[in-house]
Amino acid sequence: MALRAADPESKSGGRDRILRAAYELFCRFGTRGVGVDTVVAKAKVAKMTLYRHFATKDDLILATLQRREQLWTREWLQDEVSRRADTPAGQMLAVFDVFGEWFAAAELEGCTFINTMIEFEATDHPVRLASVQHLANIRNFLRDLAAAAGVDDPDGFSRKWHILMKGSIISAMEGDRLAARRAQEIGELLLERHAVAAA
Amino acid sequence: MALRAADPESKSGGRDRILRAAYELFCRFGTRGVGVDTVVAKAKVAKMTLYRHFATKDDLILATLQRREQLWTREWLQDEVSRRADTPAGQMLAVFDVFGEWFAAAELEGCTFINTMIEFEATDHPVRLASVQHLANIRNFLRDLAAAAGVDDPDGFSRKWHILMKGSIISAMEGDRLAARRAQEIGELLLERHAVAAA
DNA sequence: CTGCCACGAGACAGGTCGGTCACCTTCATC
DNA sequence: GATGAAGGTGACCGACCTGTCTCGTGGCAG
Repeated sequence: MALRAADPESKSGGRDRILRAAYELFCRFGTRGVGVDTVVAKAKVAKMTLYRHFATKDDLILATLQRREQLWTREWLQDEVSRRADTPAGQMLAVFDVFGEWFAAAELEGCTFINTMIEFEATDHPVRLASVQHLANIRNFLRDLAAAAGVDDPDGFSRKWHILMKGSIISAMEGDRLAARRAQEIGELLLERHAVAAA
Repeated sequence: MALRAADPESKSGGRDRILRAAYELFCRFGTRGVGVDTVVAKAKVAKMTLYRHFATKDDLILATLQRREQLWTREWLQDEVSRRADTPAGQMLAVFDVFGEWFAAAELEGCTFINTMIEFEATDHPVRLASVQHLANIRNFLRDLAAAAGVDDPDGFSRKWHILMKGSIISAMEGDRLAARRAQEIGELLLERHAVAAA
């Protein structure tokens, strides 16, 4: 059997190029706004190569959502937050420092998980279910931070924090460049009220 | 000239039936998810009748957004809020009582203005600009309430309140039935901190 | 050299999209 | 009854969609 096929982590493999192209396009223009032809054109790949690696477009979308969690949730948000603060409460507040720099970017693509959830209105659609799960994974990260910060109800607290994050993202998409700072001020109030020791 | 054409407010006129059908379909399934054929089928109207009243589908979308502001923002949200509380601060908090009943509904269509803004990624698209404006109109309502409640910075306060509203709507779409109550608790904190007298 | 297979290029199928057109019925007015 | 406009009917257009299929080619294994 061919060596390249036996190596699923092949860097310049067709699957990876397709996934990278789809990720950029879907995050920026939405999944409904981008056709598979556009994806294969950007990936410089034959259409059949795409369908050899992904059964349907929905499968490709699910893969891009996983890539988004890897690149955005973990390697960007969580890593940046960990780098910027030591205490759990300080890391929760740092979320909005990171958001502040994100919102300052010229074109804000928004939260891919929210965007995709809204694009698929059927509540039992696999893509929508996956988007909801990826959002829940972000919330779990917040819940662990809240627990470490010593709040009474980490789950409830993380859900409130997530409301601030999602609301500020929508506001930033509307054009409010200060949305992150506003959400952070609310977060400070929340911590002040519920945490033993704020940052 | 014909009488019916001279009466733009004709109740059972074709334009109104089309607009009602488009409103229900677009709010529930999004604008990209519904074709004009589906609209004319639901309105029981000929396709040419639609294009005699609306130049393009985008024009129809703009009209449905205005209808949404009339029915949702004004006749539902603002009227319900006014009915439930007397003080400005109490009315701001009542927003989340109304949301709580809304979120309990079986199928939550979400905020049409947010959904439509996300559907049109081009920041200068007329439909996106209209969605952003309709969101700003909601915020202006909040700003007036905040000013009446005697907060220092009504504009900034209303933007924070709007973050809570939008974040709670997204959370409710994910399935959190208690999202309204969570946002309300945060709102109580905000009022406690910034308003002279809470409800 | 020969066979194999991943891949590229591109046509193709079947459907839906937004939007247009020609033709016909209905109905109020003169 | 004649006239004229509004609206219904259904065909139609070009563009785009997802997904399939064929054919050609290049590189690697035996």
